[in-house]
Amino acid sequence: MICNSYERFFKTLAEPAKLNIINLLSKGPLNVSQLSKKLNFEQSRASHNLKALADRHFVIVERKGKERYYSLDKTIIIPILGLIDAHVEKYEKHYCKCKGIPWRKKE
Amino acid sequence: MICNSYERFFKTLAEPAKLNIINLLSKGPLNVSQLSKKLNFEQSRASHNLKALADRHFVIVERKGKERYYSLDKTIIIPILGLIDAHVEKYEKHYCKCKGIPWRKKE
DNA sequence: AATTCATATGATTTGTAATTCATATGAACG
DNA sequence: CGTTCATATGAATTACAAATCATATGAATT
Repeated sequence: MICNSYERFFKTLAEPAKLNIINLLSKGPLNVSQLSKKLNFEQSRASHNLKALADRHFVIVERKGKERYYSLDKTIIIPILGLIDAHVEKYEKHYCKCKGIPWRKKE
Repeated sequence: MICNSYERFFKTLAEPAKLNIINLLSKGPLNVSQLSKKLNFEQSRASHNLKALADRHFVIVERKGKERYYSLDKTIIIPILGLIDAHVEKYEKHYCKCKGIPWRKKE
């Protein structure tokens, strides 16, 4: 009945592994091995997660020889997280005091 | 490491049941029984889901006698879904042709 | 073309979260 | 104050998605 695009969209982001990948890629593109190493992820775990993110167009793949470099499509992620930041700050700032989210521009 | 506010936020929305509730409440406030009946939800299922939505401040509760009326906090949901609509339309319009999402303003 | 390196894929296992079932709370009303 | 109606809560079950493990693909290199 309801369009399941929303479900797919949210489900893809509702997980620490993928959020950590997004966080890491916000600093620059990486190939699968680099990313696996940095996050201590099994190779296939990284692959599966990256595929899911790519399917929803949250990340972009670029082949370079045997390697595949993944980079963040910031046009969707940044605005979304911005809205959430505002919402969370409005209601949860008293018990969620984490700072230094890299992609969040402090003004 | 990463702030888990995002995870909680997305996880709460990454489910058909809750998205259907949001869709329904976008048309106006309802109490638990009304909502259960409309969505063919077990009473406790509705309760549990509504509680989760209320915990994240996606819905607002108001008591009226024995009943509790839930309404949608549109200030966060509408902009978020707007961003997703744009993203989905950009990349998925060829295979997701659902129309008439009630809260989406067509211009 | 055989080998190695980088990544993807598929099936099974595992972990987690939603639903259900049973029960508790709590307001209204006789 | 006992009963009924509306909702909430907690524990057990169930369902589903992520991680793992084994294997496949595919490009570079000799």
